[in-house]
Amino acid sequence: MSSNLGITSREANYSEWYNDLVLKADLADYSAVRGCMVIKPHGYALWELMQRALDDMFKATGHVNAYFPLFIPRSFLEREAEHVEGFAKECAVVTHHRLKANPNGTGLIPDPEAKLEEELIVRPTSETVIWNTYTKWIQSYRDLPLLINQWANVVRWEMRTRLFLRTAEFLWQEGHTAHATYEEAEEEALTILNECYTKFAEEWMAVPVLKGIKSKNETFPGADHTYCIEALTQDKRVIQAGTSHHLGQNFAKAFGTQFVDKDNTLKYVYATSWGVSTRLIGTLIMAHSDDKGLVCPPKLAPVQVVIVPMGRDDETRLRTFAASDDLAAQLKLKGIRVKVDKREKESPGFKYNYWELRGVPVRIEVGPRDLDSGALPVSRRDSGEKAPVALDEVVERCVDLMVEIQQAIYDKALAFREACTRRVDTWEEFESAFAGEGGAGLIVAHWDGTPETEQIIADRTKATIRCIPLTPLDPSDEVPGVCILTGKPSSRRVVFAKAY
RNA sequence: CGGGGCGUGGCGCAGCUGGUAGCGCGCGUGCUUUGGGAGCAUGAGGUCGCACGUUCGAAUCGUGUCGCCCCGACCA
Repeated sequence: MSSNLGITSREANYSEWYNDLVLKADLADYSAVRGCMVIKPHGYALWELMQRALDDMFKATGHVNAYFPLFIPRSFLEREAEHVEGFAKECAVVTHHRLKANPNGTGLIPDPEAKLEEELIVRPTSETVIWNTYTKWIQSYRDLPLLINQWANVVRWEMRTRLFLRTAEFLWQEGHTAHATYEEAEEEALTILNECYTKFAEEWMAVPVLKGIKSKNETFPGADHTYCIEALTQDKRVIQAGTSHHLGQNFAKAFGTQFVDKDNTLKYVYATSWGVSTRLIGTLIMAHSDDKGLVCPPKLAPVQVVIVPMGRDDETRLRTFAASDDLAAQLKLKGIRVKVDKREKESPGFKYNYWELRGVPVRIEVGPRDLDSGALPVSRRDSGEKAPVALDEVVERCVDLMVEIQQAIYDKALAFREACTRRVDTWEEFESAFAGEGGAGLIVAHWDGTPETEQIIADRTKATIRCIPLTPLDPSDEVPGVCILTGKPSSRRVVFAKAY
């Protein structure tokens, strides 16, 4: 067969493997606009399943959805100093509201008469429009807490983009909450981190994540502090998979959001914001997939079981198709997303590869021989294992496999992360760990706590502090020591890695 | 923005010592096939990113320009 089948192996070129996979598994495609992608139906189905699970978690923790506008007046972004600093250099700006025919006869130009008084910024994140609105909504402690989420697209004009991991436009959810006290806001930020993001990553995506707090250098512009979940990729780098920010009173003060408390005094509210994006899809790919294509956790697989009926003549096909449809109907009753691939032109071998590339967790073959023998070959995408299962046990087996595979890929990812985690105590060892091109896994080391030291380390090794874990990876990590670079006192170890 | 690469049927590529395009995959049709990316036959489909220039003649040479991808700096 010709060589354009299949995808580049991870070993040959990890980056190419990733791009090949995204394109050939039909998850996304490049678009006419630099840095923007088209999310194809299979990729979007995955996103919809992610959205549904996350949305349920947000609702279960007391949040409601709303929608705020795409455009932000320039002056809004100017309100919060750090926020401007953080986002100004990557904003798309709308300057006109009308086009007209170019006087020279070629195409269209912005109509000079239709220039906006104040430019509109395509939201890179919505804190500012939302806080402008919240100021109107919040008068009394009785209006608090305000717990709102929105599903939206945002635009950040990144210099360099990658499918799903960093696109100029991306889809996400952003929660924005307002509280009467610091403690309540803190509890909210942690609830999202623990009850929503960590649970989603680990229980749905089957990706073990590090929960932690960001160093000052990595804190969200405008936040008091930032919590995060960080995931390891197969090339031993780390991806920030989600963030939950305690914004303190920064935005309330910038937008004048005050309320009258029970004691009849005027106070500024405390705020949080939190988000996860389509980057989660990239995270999921990098965590589990292999050289045959996508490996999707059953809970998020758009198709969980694919049935491939065989048959070289109409009579046989009638039989295998009927058996397949019957089996599919039974699986659907169990809530399993199932697809019967009845395409007649494609060979069974082609179909196996096709669905493996797209990450379907379980495949069942239905051929005349199997029907005669009363057992169907059932294959697992994650391990490649294939074993015959008695006809009347297939449905039950599939139900079990959904759970088994979900757990197996989580366990595998966790074992990999543990194998890639080590503690380093000397600068020489630290520097050599990060030497070279690739990732180096998680290096757990002491740091003197200053942004200056973190910056020097980053400049020398390209490694940054991914987080200060909320719970130590090992109890010994909380034993004081000395900074890997400066030798100054350190209260605890933090996690260094090269990041995506 | 710096470095590298690439723009030729839908996709991947060849042609580039100038003579107005060719291969594989895919696609249509027919027959034979279907248990790890089926075979044969037949057919459709491009004027070679764009502009200017050199020339009798440009995919091919020259100048310019636009775009995309990869690697860095920056970022979720």
